[in-house]
Amino acid sequence: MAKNKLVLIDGNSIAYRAFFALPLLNNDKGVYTNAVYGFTTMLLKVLEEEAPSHMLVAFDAGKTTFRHKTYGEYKGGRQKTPPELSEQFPLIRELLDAFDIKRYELENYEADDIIGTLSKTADSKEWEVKVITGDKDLLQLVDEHVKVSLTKKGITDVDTYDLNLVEERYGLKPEQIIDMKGLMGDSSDNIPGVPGVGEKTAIKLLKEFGTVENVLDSIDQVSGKKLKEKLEDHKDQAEMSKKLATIEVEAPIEIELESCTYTNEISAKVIELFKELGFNSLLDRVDSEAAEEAEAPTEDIDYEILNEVNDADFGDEAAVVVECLEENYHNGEILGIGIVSDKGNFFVPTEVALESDALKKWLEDDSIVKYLPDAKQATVSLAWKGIKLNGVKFDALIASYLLNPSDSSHDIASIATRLGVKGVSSNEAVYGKGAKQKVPEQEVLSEHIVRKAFVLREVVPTLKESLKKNELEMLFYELEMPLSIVLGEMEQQGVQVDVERLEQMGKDLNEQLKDIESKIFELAGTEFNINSPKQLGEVLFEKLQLPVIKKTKTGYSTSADVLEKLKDKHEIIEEILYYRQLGKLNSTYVEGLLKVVHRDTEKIHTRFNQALAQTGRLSSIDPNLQNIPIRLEAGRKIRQAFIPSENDWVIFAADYSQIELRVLAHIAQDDKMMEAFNEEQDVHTKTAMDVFHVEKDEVTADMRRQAKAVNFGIVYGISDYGLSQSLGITRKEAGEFIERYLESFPGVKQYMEDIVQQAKREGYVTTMLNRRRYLPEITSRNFNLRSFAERTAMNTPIQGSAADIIKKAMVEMDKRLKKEKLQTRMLLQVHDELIFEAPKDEIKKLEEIVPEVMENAIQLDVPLKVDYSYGDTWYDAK
DNA sequence: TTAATCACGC
DNA sequence: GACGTACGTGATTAAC
Repeated sequence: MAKNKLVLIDGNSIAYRAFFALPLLNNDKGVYTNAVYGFTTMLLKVLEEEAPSHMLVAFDAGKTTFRHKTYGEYKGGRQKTPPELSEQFPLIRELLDAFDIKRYELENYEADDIIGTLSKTADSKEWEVKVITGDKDLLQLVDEHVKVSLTKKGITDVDTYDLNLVEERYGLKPEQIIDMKGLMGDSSDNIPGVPGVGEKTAIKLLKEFGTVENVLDSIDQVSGKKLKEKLEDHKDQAEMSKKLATIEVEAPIEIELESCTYTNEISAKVIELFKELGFNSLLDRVDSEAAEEAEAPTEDIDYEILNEVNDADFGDEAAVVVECLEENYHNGEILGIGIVSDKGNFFVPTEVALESDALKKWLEDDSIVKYLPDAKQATVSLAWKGIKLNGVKFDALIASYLLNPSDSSHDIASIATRLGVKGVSSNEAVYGKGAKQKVPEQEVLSEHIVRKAFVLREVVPTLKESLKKNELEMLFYELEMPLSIVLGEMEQQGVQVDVERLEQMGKDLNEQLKDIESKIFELAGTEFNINSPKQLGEVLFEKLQLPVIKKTKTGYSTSADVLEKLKDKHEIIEEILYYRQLGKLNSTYVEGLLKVVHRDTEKIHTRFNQALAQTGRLSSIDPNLQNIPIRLEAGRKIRQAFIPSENDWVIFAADYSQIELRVLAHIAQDDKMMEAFNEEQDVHTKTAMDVFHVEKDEVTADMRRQAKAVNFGIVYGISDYGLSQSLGITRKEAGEFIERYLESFPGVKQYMEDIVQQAKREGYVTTMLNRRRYLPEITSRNFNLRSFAERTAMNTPIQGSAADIIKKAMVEMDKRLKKEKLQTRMLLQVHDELIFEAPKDEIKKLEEIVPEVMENAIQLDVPLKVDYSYGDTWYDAK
């Protein structure tokens, strides 16, 4: 018979380790599971590597043990177990029961003692024993048959100590570990030891004398006067400390080793529990069948490939997938359409779909309810083919995003995985990624598309229910869904670009760049690649010996703020800054934009990502039209290339003035700030007056600049460090500045405190329209993570509500333009501004309705103010 | 391919 | 007192 192998796990120690090593995650039911998760990964690893025949997990029982009788202060001063961890212990017990692993705790004894007793018993029977713990004390148990695995960092990274390793690391025998503890103590258990004796001294003494008792008997032989005194003074304490550190190996355990058998069979209970806890990634590790299912759906799906569609009888409620070849649906070809309804599962090849009047009619029929995995993508893809998709009642992408914006992906496969629904592979698995990306053979492709629709139809009810539970229905149905249609129209409309003008700018820039380049080479006395921070750093800080202001991970920092500080040290700096400025304009804006201009129409069609930014803002890609230069004149000129798409039209731009600060005034109900806006004062000047305690005419330009920076900081949730950087002051000064600010606006201060408390209590914050952002890290013990979450808690309701407002305005504006039968088209949104193109004879009307709609999108207790302007190009609309 | 650095907007 | 400090997109370089 094979030799018995016993694995003993220090349950409390590993649970603690796991809890602190992993971020405080919770599953979809809001239950914290990080410790359980970490514990489980450790357990799975141990089971796999050790394949034990016997197993037991020991826990500490209750608060006091026999050690407290010896020493009342034992484990004193220890932080209370965080409730987020305590609540996970029952789950860990449940987990062990599911695995059918014996667990044990004993009144008056610690887990250490249970493990010690059992390991000695097993040792005497010549079983092989492995102890898993994070507690070094247990090293005292090591001997010929007993090995101890100590967690290093994380939970699954361990060092396994045998006799040799203990000797190597400490130069001691395992049984001397307790002597070491006796001398040096253990602050985590509040064991005193001998003051002034640390690990080094303790080991030195033990190498010479062997045990605590021998050391104390031979104090006169110890070298060092101070050390002698200390040993003499703390004799009793040293002996007691040793006693405390000694693990009891004869605890009155009522459990037979033989009953701790482990069969290494994963039961259905385990799989059930994993599902319940949301451990989807662990599921396929324990369940090979599940793994296969997850990788490649094994359950067959029946579907019909339609080679013609004469009467589109797909029912009046269907999941529809319009698969697109390219990620950029503006120029991507449609790969096929999947339709799943109570009439069955269908795949319509593109060429059939585009030929079929019946299908077109069905897709355009507003009375047929359609669920989409990404409505904007499908709508725009079809629109390019002359089909106007109607009847979209549910967009899974947006639903998933609203339910938890921080989920990394909201495509249908990811949503399905999160909800534990099987039957669809990821796009990456089907299409590959990067250079290897390709369209698979027809059969694989059609099945994948149909599966997407099938799974979509399955998850819609769950998503709907979750939206309802989280009070997101209004936001979803009334705002985001209608907005997606508006955004799609804006994208497809596109913005006209004056290509010639852009090309001319490019030529000019290239010439200038050449000039500056040669100037820089001359000043540097060498030729190099100015665009390479590495080479530039070498030239500036080695060749030219300029002082190093800041370093990065890889070398010298050459960022603008560093160069700014070196400006008067060398002529070359100014040239480099100018080179950077022009280089950026040329590569990102001139060349970058020219690359994405639609060849036939000379228009640019961006895509707005509606399901990405954590605050609820939109983002814009391919190209990003939300970061076209404006601050510096040279860059601002890029806007001259953005023109109306019709003759005698203008670009009309309208932006909210100080929308975030107005939102803050409203949310915080801060009297002073509301007053500033109600009286239409300049808010930065007003801030300066309050913070510096001066009258209006005493506010200097610099005071206003500083006040503006603080307001900016409040709006973007930056730290005192961030503010110190932007104002060029110390962190301390910045901190005091913020403090003064908050004292000037007590309502704001109160809000900041309240919202952090609320976030801690609820686990999330919300915007005015109930958009949610979860902040699990707000209870982190890591200062950075926690601080960041706190600033996010303060900032997200402000920025997110501002995003709500402009989104609402966009939906209203679209309705209004249609209602008034105007030709004016909304083209872009840049966070707090809307850009239109309009016939000249509609300008008057727009001057009236644009501010009206935008200012009344949502009612606040302060007025919203909109400024507008128009001109022949975007540049001129200033 | 991927990571690091830099820079643009709000 | 540490820690590494608004977000998002995109270009370029350099190491893999």
